[in-house]
This record gives sequence, structure tokens and C-alpha cells, in this order.
Amino acid sequence: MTITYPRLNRDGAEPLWMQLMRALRAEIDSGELGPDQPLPSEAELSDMFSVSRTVVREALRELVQQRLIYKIKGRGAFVSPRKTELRFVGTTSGSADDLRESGRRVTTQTIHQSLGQADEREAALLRIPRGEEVVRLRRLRCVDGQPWLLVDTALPARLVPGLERAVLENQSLYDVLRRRYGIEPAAADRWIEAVFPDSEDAALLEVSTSTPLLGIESVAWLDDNTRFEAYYALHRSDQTRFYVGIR
Amino acid sequence: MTITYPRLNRDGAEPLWMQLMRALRAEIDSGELGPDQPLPSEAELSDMFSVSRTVVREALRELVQQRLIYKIKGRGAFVSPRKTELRFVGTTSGSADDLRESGRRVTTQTIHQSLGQADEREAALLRIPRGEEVVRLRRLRCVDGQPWLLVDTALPARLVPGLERAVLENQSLYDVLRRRYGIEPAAADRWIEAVFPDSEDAALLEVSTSTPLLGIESVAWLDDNTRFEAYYALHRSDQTRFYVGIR
DNA sequence: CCCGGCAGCCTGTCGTGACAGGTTGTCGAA
DNA sequence: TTCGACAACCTGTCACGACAGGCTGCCGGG
Repeated sequence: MTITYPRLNRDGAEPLWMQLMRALRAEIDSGELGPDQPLPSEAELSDMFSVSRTVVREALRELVQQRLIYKIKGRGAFVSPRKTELRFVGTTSGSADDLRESGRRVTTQTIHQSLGQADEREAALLRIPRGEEVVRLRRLRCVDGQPWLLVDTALPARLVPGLERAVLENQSLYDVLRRRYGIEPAAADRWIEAVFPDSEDAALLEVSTSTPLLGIESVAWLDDNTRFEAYYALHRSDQTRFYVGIR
Repeated sequence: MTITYPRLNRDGAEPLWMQLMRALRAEIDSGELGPDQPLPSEAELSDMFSVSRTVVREALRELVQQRLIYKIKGRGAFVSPRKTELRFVGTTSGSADDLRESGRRVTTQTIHQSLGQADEREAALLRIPRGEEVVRLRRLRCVDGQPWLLVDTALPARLVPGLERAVLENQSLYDVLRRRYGIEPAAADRWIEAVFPDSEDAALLEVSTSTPLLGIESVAWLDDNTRFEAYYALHRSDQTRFYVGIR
């Protein structure tokens, strides 16, 4: 391997293992390291970057977790043959945090934010009368600049007064709900299907209308069974796979 | 905390961190440690079990991964509240039962059944050496005569001797595993993506190759972390939507 | 040419020590 | 009683060292 690696920044601003992880991931993402190609051994990486093996192992562990590489018992680490994938736990609260923790830059822009009256579908999902006021949000979430998730959310206005004017840019909606309205999600139902986007959604997600996407419908409720949120999300599964853990 | 912990076995048969992880998990499972209760600090655990902090951190890391505990920045580890557990009604045994209960006729035919050697992907998923023997199954599940799910499963032959000759027609694989091999699934990871089928799969599912399908990759394991099953399923989401309940 | 043994490489595991920075609880001053 | 400062605690991060056991590749013998 004759790749010139970036020098690591030692000012303590960012852990060494994360910088190393990012450097290796960049090689993989860019295709410098192809599927099933071996990575240097831990000792070699340790030398190349002048860090301890602790740091190297930390970085490799993270990459394995992200399924970008796999390890063979006693033999070394290899680039995963599968396409690049992000890890995605649940869908809402946790997922963006997890991505951030794994060293990705997650941004969220609000495309639309308004007060309206619940249509049939929203009313049924939220278990409120049709016509009751709802706050509608349309938000686009990007990971490392790549469009990733397009979410249309509806919340009963009664539960979240003023949300239609709140600044949600780059904030977790669940954080806002928790801090501002004391809303603690208790449970949720979700349904997943494979669909094509319409032209507007396709444009926002920067895919063609013949790209298969994951469509995720969700309803979340409080301890007392009050439905507080319904959304439909379109998810680029070429970028990320939807992760579900069963325990 | 006045719990008496088991002494760790130092004969090298099992890593110390795994024993420690198991000991802590037993406390949680048994209810000795309730939801949101704090665990002893790393230093305390290190003293209590006479192991280095390396070992303690390894064990805690695994428990976090299993979502049995969560950590608070700079404050310690806590037992996860039960209610955030992910429950999941999806593609395996449970879902077929649900469908049957709702009056549908669920049939399963085995298309392929053989003994082979683990390829790279199977080896990585099942955490076995490449080339180790695996039983491969290809099964098509229909609901009311409509193709619904196409599953390619791989299981380590070591764990399920003779499965390559077993008659699986219209049986739940999990039932067979339980009754015949005493296999009790403890947990699983699943990843979902939207994909197009190849022509062979499309023919079996009776769809065109341009129909978006759900692709579901799954790994399931036992209590002791042994991976016993990996599968990739193709799911017609025009027929049924994939359901995920979060409790 | 084939095969078996052995050296060397590599990971997994474990221990020790160290320091920065954040959090908490306490205690005394106001 | 309230508030602010300080000490104690705790995790995250990093370095270095050590050893067992598995795997590979090479080399020499048959």
C-alpha cells in the first residue's frame, strides 16, 4: 500500500482513533481500497500513524461496527464487499445521534413548516378528529452533505403550541419536543415499504424517480397513549440501510 | 450494591470480559438491577472482580452494544429502561403465526437445501472461519397462494447437524431449530434496504425485475453470542408492509 | 514435486500507568 | 437559606508492554 495518509492532529480537539477511522474510511469511500482488499496490520497502522495499538484497534472496531470492514480471526481486517452503508438504529431520536457519534456530519434543513388542518390520513394516525389543527414539518436530513432522509411530520398543534414558528434547523425534533414541551416518547409503530419517489421528492433526495427507496410510516405516542407524532419518511437505502435490533 | 458476584474463571477458556459481561447481564435479566439503576463505576468493577479496567470497559462496551445498558457522558453506566426495547414483528416465525391467526393460509416451500462451505459474507456474518461447513436453505413463503417472501438462510452445520436433510416443508424454521437442536434465539440484528430483484428471484416472487422490493439481512444469535443463523430475505412490500413495533 | 515442520507475523487478551476535562457533592461564606 | 468555590470522582483517551495461540509461507527433506 503506497497511499499517503494525512497526518493526525494532536491538539486533542478530536480523538486520534476517530481521525484514524475517518482517514481509513475515506480510503474506502473513495475506492482506493476496494472490496475484500486487506488493510495494513494493526502494528503497521500503529507505525504509519505513530499511535499506539489501542488507538488503531479503537478505529478498526468502529469501522467493523459500521460494517465498512470485516475481520477474519487472527488474519487481519478487510474491506467489506458490500456497498458503503451507514448504521441506522430505529429511525428517529437515536439514529442521528448514532451517526454523529460514528463521526458523520448530520445536518437537517426545514423545507416547510406550517399550521394546517388534519387530513384523513393524519387524523387516523394521530387519532384526532379530521380538521383539528396540526403542525406540519417537511425536513431533509443529510449525512456528510449527502441527502439521506426526507421526512413529512404531523403533530397535533394542541400538544406543541408554537412549534410552527420554532427554529428547528439542525436540531433533533425529539430534543425540542422533550425540552420545550416535556414530551417523552413511550412507544411507536412503524411500517416499511419499498417505493419510488415522485419527482419533487426525487429532486430533493437527488435521485431519479426510478430509484427504489424505503418508505417508512411511523406513529409515536406517550405513556398515556396520546399520539403525538406521525410521519412518513423517504429513505435512500443506497446510502444507508435501515437497522433494526431485536433484543 | 450488595450483590455477590461470581468469581471469574481464569483458565483462559473464556475471555474475562465475556464472563464479566455475562455476570452483569445476569443481574439485569434477573431484575436485581432495575431499569435506570446505575452500575458500579469502572474502577469499582475493576476492583470487585480483580481485573483491569480494560476488561471492564470491554464488557461494558458489549452490553451497550446489546442495548442492555446505556452510558451518560462522564457519569457512568445505567441499566436500560425496559420500555425502550425494540420489539419486532417481521419476517420470521412470529409474523407467519400472526398471519395465520388472522385467517391467512401461509405456506412455505423449500427450493434449495444443501451443505456447503461458508463464503466471505457468511463467515463474517456468522463469525466463523471461511470455508467452515454451513447448511444453506432457499425458501419461498406464500400467503394465500401469493408469493410473499424469498429467504436465503445459512446456518453453521456444526450447530444443526443433519438439517440439510430435514423436511422443512410448511414448517417454521425456528420451531425446527428449537425442537430438534434446542436452539433458543436470544437476539438479532436486521438491516433493511430497497432493492430490485434479479431475474431468478423476480420469477419466483412473480414480479418484474423493476419492482422495488425490501431486502432484509439478518443475523440471529444465542444467549452466549454464538451466531446461529444469517439470512437475506426479499420481501414483496406491495403485498404486506414490514412492521416494526418499538416498545 | 510433494509434504511436513518451523519461524515469523498477527490478533486477541490483559495489565499498568497517566492525564485532561466534565460532573457531583460538600462545605463554608454571604 | 442560597450561592459559589473546591475537592473527589469518573470516564475518555492514550502509551507501552507482554504473552498465547492461530495462520502463512518458506525451506529443507523425502
